[in-house]
Amino acid sequence: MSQTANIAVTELREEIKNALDAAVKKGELPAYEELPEFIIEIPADRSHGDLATNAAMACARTFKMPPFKIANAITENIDLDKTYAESCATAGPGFINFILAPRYYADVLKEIEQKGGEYGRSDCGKGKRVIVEFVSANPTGPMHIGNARGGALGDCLASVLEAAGFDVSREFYVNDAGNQIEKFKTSLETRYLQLYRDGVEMPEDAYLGEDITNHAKAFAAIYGDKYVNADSEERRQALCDYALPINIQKLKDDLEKYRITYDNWFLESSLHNSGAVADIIEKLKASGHTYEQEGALWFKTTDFGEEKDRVLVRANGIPTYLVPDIAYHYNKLVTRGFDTAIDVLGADHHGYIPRMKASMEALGVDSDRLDMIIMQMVRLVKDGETYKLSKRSGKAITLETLLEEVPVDAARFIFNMREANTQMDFDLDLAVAQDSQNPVYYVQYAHARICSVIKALREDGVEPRKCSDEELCLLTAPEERELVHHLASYTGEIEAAARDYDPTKITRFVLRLASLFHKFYNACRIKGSEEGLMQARLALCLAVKSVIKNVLDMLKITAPESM
RNA sequence: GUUUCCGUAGCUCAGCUGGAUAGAGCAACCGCCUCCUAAGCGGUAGGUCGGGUGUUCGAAUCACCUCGGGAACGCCA
Repeated sequence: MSQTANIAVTELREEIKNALDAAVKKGELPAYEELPEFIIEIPADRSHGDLATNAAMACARTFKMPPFKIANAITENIDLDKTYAESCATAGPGFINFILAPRYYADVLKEIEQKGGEYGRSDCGKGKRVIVEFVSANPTGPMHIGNARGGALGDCLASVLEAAGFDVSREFYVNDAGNQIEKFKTSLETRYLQLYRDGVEMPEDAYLGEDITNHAKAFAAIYGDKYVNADSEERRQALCDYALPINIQKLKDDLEKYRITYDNWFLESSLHNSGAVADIIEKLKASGHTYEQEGALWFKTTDFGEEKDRVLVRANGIPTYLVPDIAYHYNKLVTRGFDTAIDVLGADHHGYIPRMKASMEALGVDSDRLDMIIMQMVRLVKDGETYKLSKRSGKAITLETLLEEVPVDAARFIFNMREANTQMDFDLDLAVAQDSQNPVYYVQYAHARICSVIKALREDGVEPRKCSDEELCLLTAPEERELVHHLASYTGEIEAAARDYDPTKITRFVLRLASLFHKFYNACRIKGSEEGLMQARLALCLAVKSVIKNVLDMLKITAPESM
C-alpha cells in the first residue's frame, strides 16, 4: 500500500482496538483474552463506504455476542479524530463502514507527486538476492510461442520483484551440452550428407525443422564437401561449432527484439568444464542418498517422498540431465549465494520439481529457497481455429514469426493478462487488432489522452502547478475519489504480485486504472473548470499518468504521448 | 493408474488467506462529441459460480467425493 493508505488502515486498526477496550471498561462488552484477526479493506460495493471492517463479526465468538451489538459498541466508543476517517456506521450483518475525509485523497496525490517514478516501490523484499531464470530455450532450434509466454511472464516478474525491493538477477540457462546436443549434431550431419548423397534417411528422433537444413546448406556453402568423407565425430563437431553459436546469437537477438535482456547467459558446458558436474556426483554420493544398481548410479528420491528413484549416471557412464541441473541449482544457491532461485518452467516440467527440491535437501540446502513456477500450455488461436504447437515436426509457431505479426507491446501485455498456471489461448486476431478491442491500446490511450489534455491546456496558457490542500480537497466527485483510491492501492498490488510471483496482477491493476481514468474523464471536465478545481484535476491526471507510465515501464511496453 | 492445471454470463476471463445484491471486456440492443483525443463513456439484456456432501453465523472461495476438459509421468531434457 502507499504510505498514505497504509497509515489510514493502521490508524483505524488501532482505534478499533481502543474502542473495544473502552467498551470493555464500561462493561458494554465482556473482558477478553485475545482479539482475533480482522481485516480492513476497500469494499467491493462502494455504497458501503471507503473502508470497511469485519472486526465485529470476527469478534462474535470472542465476546459470545451478536456481531451488530459489538459493531455498535465500537462505533459508539471509537475516536476518529486521529484517523483519516470522518465518520463510520454499522451495516449489514455487522460490518463497520468508514467514510474517509477529503484530506486523505489530498495526501495520496501529494505522495504520488512527491515520489514520482518511485511511487509504488516497496521495501518488503529487504534487498534479498533473487535469481529469476526464464525461457532457457533449447539452443538446438528456434523459440516457440510457449517461450514467448515464459519470456513475458518471467521478465515482468523480475521487474515486479525489483519494485518490491528485491535484488534481482535475470538469467538464461543455455543447454549447450548433453543429449539434445548430440541429437542436434546427428540432425545437422544427416542434412549435410543428404546434400551430397542419396538415400540418407533422417533418424526417427531427429530435429526436422527447416532451420537444421538451412544450417547444413550454409555450412556446405562455406566448406563444400570437405567433411563428407571426414571422420564422423570430426564432421559432427565442425557442424555443431558452426551452427550452435549462430543459434545462441539468434536467441539473444530475438529476445532483444522482445525487449528482454539478461544479466547473465549461463552455459551448461561451463559446469562440465569446471568439474562442477563431477563434483556434484561426489557430493550426492557423500550424502548417502545414492546407490548403484545394474551399472547405473541412482538417486534415492524415495527418501524425499517420491514414488520412485531416478538415475543420475547411466550404465554407459554418461550422467542424465539431472546431474548438470542439480549442479546448476547448487551453483545458484550455494556457489553464487542467491537467497532465492526462481525458475519459470513449462508444464511438462511439473514432475521435475520434487526431484530438484529433493536434490537440494540431499545437499543440505533448504529447498524452500528454490521456487518453480509452472506455466500451462499456450495455444494459438486464429480465425477461431486453434493451432497446436508441434516442435518435433518443426511446424511450431516461432517467437520470430509471432513478433512479425504481433506488435511487441501487444504480445507482452496479453501474455501478462493470464496467470502462469492457467492454460491460455493466444488470440492472434485480437493481438493484431489496432482498435479498442485490444486491451493494450485501452491503457496506452489513457496515457495519450492525459498527455493531450496537458498539451491542450498549455496552449491555453495553463501550466500545472503545485496545489494547496484546500484545492486538492475539491476532488469530491465519486469518479475522482475512486481513481485516487485505486492509485493508493498500487504499492499493495506490487507487494501482492511479488508475494504470489504473479505479475498479471499488475496488468489487471493498470487496466482498471485506465478504466477509472476514462470514466473520470467523461464525468469531470478539466479545461474550463474553476481555477482551483482545474489544477486539482490536473494534479490527479498527472498522478494517473505517472502510475500508468510506471506500470508500462515494468511491462516494458511503450507509453505513447499521442495516438 | 499416479501427479497436476482448469470448469463462474453466448465468448474470453477476474474474483478464491470465507463476508454485504457474484464482476469486467468482447459479442447484442439503446443512447452520448457546437465542449480537453468517441482507440472513450452511460444504459438494457444476459448466472442452478460443473454437480454433491460437509465445516461455518456466513461458501464461487475451505475439506472430501463426483462429473467433464487439458498436460506430464523415459537410463529424453
